[in-house]
Amino acid sequence: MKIKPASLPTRLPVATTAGDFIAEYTGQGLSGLSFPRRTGAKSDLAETKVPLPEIRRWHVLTTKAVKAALAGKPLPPLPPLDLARGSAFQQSVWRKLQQIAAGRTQSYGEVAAAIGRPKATRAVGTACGANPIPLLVPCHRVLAARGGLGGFTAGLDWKRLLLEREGSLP
DNA sequence: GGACGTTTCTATG
DNA sequence: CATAGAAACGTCC
Repeated sequence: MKIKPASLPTRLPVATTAGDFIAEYTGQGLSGLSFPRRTGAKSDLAETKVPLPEIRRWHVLTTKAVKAALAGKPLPPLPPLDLARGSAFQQSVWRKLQQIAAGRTQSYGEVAAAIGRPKATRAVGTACGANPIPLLVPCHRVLAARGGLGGFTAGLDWKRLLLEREGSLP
């Protein structure tokens, strides 16, 4: 009987000084990344299956990228991202977010204009919230127009911390 | 229909 | 200038 591990995503911990992130992989690439429950928390991943070689290769890249992001540095090359579960609108937003360099920020309205939907600012906020790969798809670099932070699904403390490390916090 | 990780425009003082 | 109300967008409950 052949092993068929590809149907469900593979989950692997990413150990950092800030705690353990959880990376999630499909056959197409990195499909999700979740923050530690609290700053410094370790993962509760009991099952440590041996992942496919390809995924292990991706995970090395993910780990490096997460550490760079936490340090506020530009991201190294990423593994392929599997964003297929997002709508066309969401994917266009997420793609745009990746073009915001470390140390730069944009408002929800600017992102909306950049994807050709100037009036969809609020929908951009919703799309950011639905981002499956925060941190590496830098939704934390999207702020409210008038100096406000906006929101952050994983907690505003994270958003503040990341922006501070990138030198973007006024 | 209502609510959201918003923005922008229109009144009114 | 400050404040208030309303409209607009995409997604989920």
